[in-house]
Amino acid sequence: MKKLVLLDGMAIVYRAYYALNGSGRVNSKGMNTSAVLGFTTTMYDLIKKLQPTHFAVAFDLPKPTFRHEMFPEYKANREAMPEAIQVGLPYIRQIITAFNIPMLTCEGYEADDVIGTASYWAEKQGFDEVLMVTPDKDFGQLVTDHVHIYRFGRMGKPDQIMGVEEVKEKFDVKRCEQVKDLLGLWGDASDNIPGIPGVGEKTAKKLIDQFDSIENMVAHSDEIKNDKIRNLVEQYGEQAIFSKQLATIVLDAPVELDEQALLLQTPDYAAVQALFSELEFKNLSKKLFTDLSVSDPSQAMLFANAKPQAKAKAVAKEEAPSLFDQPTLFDQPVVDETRASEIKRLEDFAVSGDVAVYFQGPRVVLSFNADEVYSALVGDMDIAKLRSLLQENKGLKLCHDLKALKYMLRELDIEISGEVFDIQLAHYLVDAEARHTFDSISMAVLGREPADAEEAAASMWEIYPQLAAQLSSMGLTHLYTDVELPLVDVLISMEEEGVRIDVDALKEYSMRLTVERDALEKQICDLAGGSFNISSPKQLGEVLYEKLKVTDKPPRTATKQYSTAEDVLVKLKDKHPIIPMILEYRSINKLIGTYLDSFPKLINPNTNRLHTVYNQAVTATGRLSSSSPNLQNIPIRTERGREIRRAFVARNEDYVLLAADYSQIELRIIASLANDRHMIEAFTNHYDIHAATAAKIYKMPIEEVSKDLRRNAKSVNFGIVYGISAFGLSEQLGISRAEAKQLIEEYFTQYPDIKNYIDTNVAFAHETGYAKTLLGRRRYLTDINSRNASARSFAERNAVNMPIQGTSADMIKIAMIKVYQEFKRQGLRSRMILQVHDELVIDCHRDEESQVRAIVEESMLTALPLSIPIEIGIDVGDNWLDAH
DNA sequence: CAGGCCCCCC
DNA sequence: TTTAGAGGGGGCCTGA
Repeated sequence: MKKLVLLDGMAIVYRAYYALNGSGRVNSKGMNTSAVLGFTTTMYDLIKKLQPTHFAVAFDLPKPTFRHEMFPEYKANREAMPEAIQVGLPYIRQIITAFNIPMLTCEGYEADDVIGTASYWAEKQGFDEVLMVTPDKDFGQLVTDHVHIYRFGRMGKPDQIMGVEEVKEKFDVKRCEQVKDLLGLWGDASDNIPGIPGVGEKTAKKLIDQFDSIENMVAHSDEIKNDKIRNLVEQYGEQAIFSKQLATIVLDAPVELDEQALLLQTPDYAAVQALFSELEFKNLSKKLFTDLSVSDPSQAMLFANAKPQAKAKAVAKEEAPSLFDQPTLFDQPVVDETRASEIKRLEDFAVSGDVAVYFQGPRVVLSFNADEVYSALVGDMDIAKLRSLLQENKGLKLCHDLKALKYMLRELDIEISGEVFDIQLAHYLVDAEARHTFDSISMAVLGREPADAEEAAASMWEIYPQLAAQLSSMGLTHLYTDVELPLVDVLISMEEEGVRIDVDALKEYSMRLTVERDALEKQICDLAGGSFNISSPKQLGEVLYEKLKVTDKPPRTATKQYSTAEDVLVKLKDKHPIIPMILEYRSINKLIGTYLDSFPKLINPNTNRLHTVYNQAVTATGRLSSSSPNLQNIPIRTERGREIRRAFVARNEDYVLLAADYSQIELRIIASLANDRHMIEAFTNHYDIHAATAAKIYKMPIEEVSKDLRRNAKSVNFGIVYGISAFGLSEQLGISRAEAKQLIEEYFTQYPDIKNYIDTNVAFAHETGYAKTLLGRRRYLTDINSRNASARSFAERNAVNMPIQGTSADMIKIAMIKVYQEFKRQGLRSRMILQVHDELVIDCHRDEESQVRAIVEESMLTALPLSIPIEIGIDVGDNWLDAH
């Protein structure tokens, strides 16, 4: 049995890249690895699934092909290659080589021709089956009894092997080719290969009955009766014939083909492993390893031709979990002999000096320097000794995720003291967008991952000096020492306090809304003519655009699915009565699912309160985030949603909720950073800033600004903060792009300092590769100099937005620390419980209201010095809704 | 369990 | 030819 699989290399790379790129995979060296990972996974899965005896990948050579010479535009299209693919190609070649898989290339020809030629050759060589793996259905013309197409399943459908029958059924190959022949529609339209414009498919199908081929038709064009079509054929006929030549797959390219060379061999596992390790393909590494270490040796045969010794090794290695013949990083024993002997009893260590702490579940690892490690389960430890080491000992403590560590130590009644260095927080400042698990940080800083907790604790001694040096050289020590580190205790306090929820009110409201929702659901399904899951975008899309055909141009999402997003549906609101109902259903269902029904379940039975988790190392800009539950996205915009805030109540009748929020903080920050005299003037005079902006843009007295004009100005102000675009603004305001453009231009004329500030920020990012806040917090923008225009624009918008959003985040963090410390100093019973980016909520004792007001006001106003007056609004109420 | 989509907040 | 196109988050659902 001889079975050959032929991979269309570039097509698979592209397909894999686009499938994965949404995940934006970037390794610790900043390389976008989606193309390499996608390709490798695909190739690997194919080998596993198809179990071929022979295998080859076809690639184009960088040299020009005959098609390039015929048609320069073709070449240009081939050259417009995403950066991740360009960067990835050398790696892809190395991986293919490491797998011992031959690459087929042919000077002057493309991969398609190579595959065509190879498949034609293979059939003659008596191969039982040849599978051409390609997304391109043009290969239909090559399918024979033994040559088949392997197509990846789309939209959740399984992969498919297409033989003659399937190809005929799907593509009507002969017919299809003839129609295309006449249309001259070769290749993708994106390739800009011209055909005969104006000849539709129907016309072409009629013509095909009259002529057999395009050459025949062009030669006998005078036989075409319709004047218009005859003229078109005469005008564009040659061009279409030319296009056909461009797209015809060559079956006799001078490719060197040797049956022996195509035989699939055992990969060079060490080389594969080294590459995976370099690229940080951890899951793929594990997968390969799992596939080869199963207990059944017959299943360990990844490759049909794998040599017997590989099989034997796979079995022999069952205990030592590695499939690789040569020892690698991952093959190191968990704790080697020398290390084990160095692990002493905790009693053997002094209670003073520096110590690195690493928690892993119930296990605590202490490292006194890179060589001296102590490790034990918490239950087995001398807690008094641990306490003296971490609490009484004032030496330096290294850790990863201080907040989590403090929570764990609290269980043991230990309070960590002395200087503390949190590797996670430090790394967050050094590279906000990276992942901050210990393993990722270790990989980023040291280029390796710890094999176990012991090694992790020991390696902190190597990571610490590097991160500390980076903080210092990047000017981030102040942010680290005076902002992020002290914030840890503040967050712990807020999380621990939690917030009281009026569960009965939530349940009652939930019941009311559920009745409304169920009624809507019934109406919607009646209108749709059958029940379906309205919450499933997929099912909803089918109902709206296929069954009800509410529009003849169904909107699509980025992944070509039907879009049922809110803004899309709002535009289609009048097309069908079902649409407003769906919008209503969605909003009610969201309230029920995300808030009303989930909060009661999350209330801690011990405290009877709801405790969120604040994450300090997630956002790219420096903001906090909140989860389980997210208390930073409680509804406020709509009447119905806002009601939920009524259920957030003060601790008891002696307390009230006090909410303090910054007014227009981001605009104030941009005005201050830009030092824009007009905006400073508006803020100083306490004008309504959006009305003042409208007055500027539309050149009228501020008293005459209408609601609509104010709304427009408000949108522009927001747009400035986000990194404005004419399209975004036109969508937001429902005006034309030209009008939006005009508006923006006028804005920049009126606020030249803002324009200048934006330009300066973008230029700074281009030059340095990052954006920074007033306090120096950075965000690296890898795409800022990208050749890809949309990636670059994205980075440029970030260069504008991050300093504003990030400065605001720095500001409120400092305010939080001040509030917390002052509450503590004055021994108040009031507690800060929530932060929502520009708002702080305090569970405030009624007797302390005036002190609390003073502290909060002072803290928020003096957090950061701006060249603009800052304003805050403070309100109190029995619940969060009334506190606004 | 990841990814797609959606929607809530600032 | 037909997408997305203002920043930052999190949660729910689906389907592999």
